[in-house]
Amino acid sequence: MFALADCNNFFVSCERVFRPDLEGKPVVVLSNNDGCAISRSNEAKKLGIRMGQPVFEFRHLIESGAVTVFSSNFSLYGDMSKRVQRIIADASPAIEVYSIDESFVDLNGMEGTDFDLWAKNLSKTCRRGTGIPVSIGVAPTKTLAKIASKLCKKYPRLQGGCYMYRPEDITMVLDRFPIEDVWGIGRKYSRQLRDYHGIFTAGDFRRKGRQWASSLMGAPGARTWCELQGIPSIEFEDIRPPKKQIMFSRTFSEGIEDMETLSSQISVFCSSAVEKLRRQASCAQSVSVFISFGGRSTGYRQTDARTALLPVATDSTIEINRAAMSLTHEIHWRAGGTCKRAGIILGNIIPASEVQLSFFDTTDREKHSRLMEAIDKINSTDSHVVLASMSANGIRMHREHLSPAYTTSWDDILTVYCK
DNA sequence: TCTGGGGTCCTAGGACCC
DNA sequence: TCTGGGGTCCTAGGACCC
Repeated sequence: MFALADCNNFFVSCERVFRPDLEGKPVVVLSNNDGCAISRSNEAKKLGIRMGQPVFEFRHLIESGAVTVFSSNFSLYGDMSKRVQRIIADASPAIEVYSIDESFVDLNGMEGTDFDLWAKNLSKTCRRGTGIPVSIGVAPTKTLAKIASKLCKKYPRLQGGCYMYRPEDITMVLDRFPIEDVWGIGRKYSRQLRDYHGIFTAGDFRRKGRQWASSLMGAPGARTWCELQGIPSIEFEDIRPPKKQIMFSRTFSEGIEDMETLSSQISVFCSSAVEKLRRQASCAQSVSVFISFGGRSTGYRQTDARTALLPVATDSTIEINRAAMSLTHEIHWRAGGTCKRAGIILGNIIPASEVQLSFFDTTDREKHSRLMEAIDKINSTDSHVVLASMSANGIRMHREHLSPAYTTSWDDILTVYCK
């Protein structure tokens, strides 16, 4: 058996923990730059606010006071997420943290447990320990566990826990479960399944053969089909494999017009991306920089990108930044263009222990790595050591509705502005 | 000169997830 | 005026090899 613990309306729930007066009211958390809705309370959903809906379309609701909005506060959400994870881990043989608001549990070794009670109790413990409502589904496969957890959200009488295992129960649930809500079936395929094959529910899909699913949707489709049959086909990964690609990008609320500001921004992105790289003890062999000009408002958007292969895989901010700076300058600034978004991607990532040194390498890698280690150490406390190319005047994000740093220090918030 | 049949690796693009 | 920011896997097709 597998469990999926899913935090309800996670970002909104985090904000509400510290604003209990907002319980039962329409609340929305906005994306960076306060651009669009990325988390909605049930009451906000009822008002018709959609996921990803641009703010200007429901500004009237904000101004009239019908909806309370928050700018996203990821240091708060990250911290709350860890607290929930710790509680789940304490009650479980093995946990896979799947995303900021979801964790899978492998229940192997807990045979004989009353899983329905286990799930309901764990949900209660999470709520009591963190204030976050959590829905916990238990079923024979990860995909079915996801469905079970969605049932908890729909039916409050399940008290946050749902154990779904009897074949006849599963059949009954799947026959009413919309195909587009199944994990692994996205917008494209669900439309195709509905319009061309008359498949509306998970049950309809399951009644087709495995071969059929495979020919329409390839290997992932076959996997989903098996999972719905109760045959586990998606790996449980309790240790997260290192990332194969690390990206850092931002949309600028006010476009950037000059190369100097842009390159210092990219330098900042670079340093954050490489910090992530070092944290997972990896080195990158390629660096890409991309720049988007124009925007929806100007009616066009064009993205230019350049990639450089590094002679030797590295985790040095200095080396990667140097490559990124020269890529940035290679990109032709579009005449009259305004840069709306930019980013950096580190690719061809390998473990730091597997770096092949080049005979012709002239960089003093030992020195670089000691320097990086020192910088990481200093930056883990409160002061910040940066490269000169990350000039002081950073670009501020629009975060008009930011909540206070309830659980984290102000430095985390300042970091977002300055780095 | 002409031709067969198999295999691997890489990349871009599309689908999905949160 | 105003629309986020990450990721993964799979497949098809091309380049190249013998």
